[in-house]
Amino acid sequence: MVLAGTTDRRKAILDAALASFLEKGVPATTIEDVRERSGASVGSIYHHYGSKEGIAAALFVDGMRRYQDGAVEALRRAGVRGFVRRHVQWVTDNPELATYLFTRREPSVEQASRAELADANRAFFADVREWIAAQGDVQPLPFDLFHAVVLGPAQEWARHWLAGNAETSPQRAARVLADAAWSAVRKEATE
Amino acid sequence: MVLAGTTDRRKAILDAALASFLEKGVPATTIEDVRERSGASVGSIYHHYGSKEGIAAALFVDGMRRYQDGAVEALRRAGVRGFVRRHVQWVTDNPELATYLFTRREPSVEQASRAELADANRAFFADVREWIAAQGDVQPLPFDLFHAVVLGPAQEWARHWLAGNAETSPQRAARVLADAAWSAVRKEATE
Amino acid sequence: MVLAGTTDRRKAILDAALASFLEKGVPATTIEDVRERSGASVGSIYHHYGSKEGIAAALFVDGMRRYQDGAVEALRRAGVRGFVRRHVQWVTDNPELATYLFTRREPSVEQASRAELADANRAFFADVREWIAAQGDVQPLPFDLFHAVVLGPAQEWARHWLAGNAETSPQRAARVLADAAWSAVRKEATE
Amino acid sequence: MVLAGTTDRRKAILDAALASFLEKGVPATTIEDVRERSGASVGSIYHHYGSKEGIAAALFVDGMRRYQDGAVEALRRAGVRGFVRRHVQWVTDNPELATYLFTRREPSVEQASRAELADANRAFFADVREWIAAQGDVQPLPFDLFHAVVLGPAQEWARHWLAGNAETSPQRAARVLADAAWSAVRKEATE
DNA sequence: GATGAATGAGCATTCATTCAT
DNA sequence: CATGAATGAATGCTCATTCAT
Repeated sequence: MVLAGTTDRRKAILDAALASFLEKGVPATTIEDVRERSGASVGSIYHHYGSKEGIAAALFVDGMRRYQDGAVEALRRAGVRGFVRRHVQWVTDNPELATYLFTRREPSVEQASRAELADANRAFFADVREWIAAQGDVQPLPFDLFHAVVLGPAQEWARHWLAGNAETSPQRAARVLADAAWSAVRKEATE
Repeated sequence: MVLAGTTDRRKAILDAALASFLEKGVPATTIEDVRERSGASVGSIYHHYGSKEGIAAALFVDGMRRYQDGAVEALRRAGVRGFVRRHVQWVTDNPELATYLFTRREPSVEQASRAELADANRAFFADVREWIAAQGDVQPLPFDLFHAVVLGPAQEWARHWLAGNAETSPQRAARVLADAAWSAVRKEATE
Repeated sequence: MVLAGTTDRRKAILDAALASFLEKGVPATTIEDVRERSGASVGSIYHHYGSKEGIAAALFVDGMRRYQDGAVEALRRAGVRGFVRRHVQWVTDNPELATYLFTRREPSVEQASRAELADANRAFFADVREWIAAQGDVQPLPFDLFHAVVLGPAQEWARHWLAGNAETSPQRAARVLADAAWSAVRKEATE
Repeated sequence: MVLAGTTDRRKAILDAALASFLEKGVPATTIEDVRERSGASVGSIYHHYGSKEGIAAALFVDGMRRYQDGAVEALRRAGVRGFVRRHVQWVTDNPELATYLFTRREPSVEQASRAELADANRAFFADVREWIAAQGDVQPLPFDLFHAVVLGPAQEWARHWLAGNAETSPQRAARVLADAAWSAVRKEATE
């Protein structure tokens, strides 16, 4: 299985990079750090990813795809509350990737990934907007506000949790955060 | 006023550093960048702040103090809704500092500021907890959840707004976000 | 003709290398440059020429042989003037190779080619010296001076022409340069 | 004498660079080579010259200025023959600089120096053209041919001499080369 | 307090070359 | 003969920091 060999090498590089990015940040991570952790040679790292930015971007793109995969589905299947619960679930299931994506996001990395994520993001936003419009019991909020009131609480709590500062269990948090989101967007909930 | 001269120089350095930190990030900002923008010499910068980290920390400490100043007061005076409105207000009034404090927070900078902010943070948290306990109509949520449901939406929206991606005016946003926060923590709103 | 395939491949590599050597210089040319231009794989290039130096030397040796081929003949047939005219002709007929041989000569390349060119050079020098000695109307100058006064003007002009800085046509230049060479070496021409 | 200190440091760097450029060529010379020979730190080298190219260009500009200084004067004072004799003299007096300027000229270095030498070159060319036009006994050759027949022999011989391949003494060479130049440009010498 | 030349460790990246297929 | 992934030594350059003036 030749592909597997390649994939393993590439994966090892991404794993090593993620660990180091979280430990010291992207700019402070050196190629030498990645080499040491991954076991790949410097040349091989460059062969596969072209640059340090290239690794950071590949990680970001891959992570965002994995996050978005299933998010819209959760929204369709279980509404706003399901969307929030799935967010909490994903974050607690993938703490490292979530930290990289949501709490250490570097403008330069985002910039480098923009082109490659453009299509996926467009589709994601469109799906969410479409879902909102199709509901009868959800306020027709603009996307920025919808996103803020629905995922803001979960994001903020996730930051605490990922930093080790949460007092609450993910289970209870998911319930409270889902409630908060739902009460913020359901039609009757606003005075 | 001799002090004023000094203060101006110090302020010029902080301003220059903030601009560059936002433009390229703290690690990518060089002392040379700060020197160029501030007009101060390299030696002078070191005389006043000791290191690049020192500048970043001074900026963070100063910013957090200015943010916390008035926050508890708003909570006491106008409750959860006032707290949220004040947050939106402060962010839109101080977009650069807010970006630095809330959307580009670097672990290393936070770390370097921790000691100096410890007292202020302790006091801030205690004030908030105490306020919650004193209310009759507010759910006794743990601090992490209270913070998440109250400020999460505002924080998330602020990120959009600071990045230039908000569709909504701060005025309307403040109203909706305050509503969301309030409906999430008031006693009757949760099942 | 199986050989032809091989020859074409080898020629493609030399052509690609020459183009790049002229564009960026030998040291700045990478094997990757040659690979891209020639269409040959890295491995194939190494198979045929062993190293970058190997390509540069092969090109130099081949070029010098092609230059010397016919030079002595021109001298014998048409004397000093014919020798100079033939030089100008060859340079304007083979501008790229001439640039590589005469205006971008790298000591390291010359060094690497020395052994292989030793015989040819020895023969060339001997032929010229012998020709001089056999003439009655040519000053018996030492080789260095003979070479300098005969080919110096043509070489210098060729440099201008190859660099695109000549104002004069090759035809007129050939005439004037041949005159200059002849008046410098003929017996009566010196006071 | 503060200036002297700076000048010495700068001069040491140029001297070290020239030695290494001649020994291994500009591209093969490393900053480490220059550091080792000059005694300056890497940072200091960059402080003064900005880049390796910067050193090479400074050397080229400085050298050309020193060469051109006095050349036109020699032409005016002692005509074509004096011009040639002065060339030979300068080359044998400054063998290293002459090698760098005349036999190892790198296109990239020339390019980098072009702007700074533009004025000096313009003036030099204009002076020579003007001198030619003012003479009664000199053929009105275009600049490229004049340059080629006058300096070509001397240049070519200088290459031999600088490479250690000359059989002739500079004194005798100067005489023969000056004769060659003069017989090539004086009015009666051409048919 | 202010200045800016000097330092040198450290880093991203390149590239000639090898070799298993 | 051809291929191209892998290697890792080598290099140009940056930049935080120091310190003599």
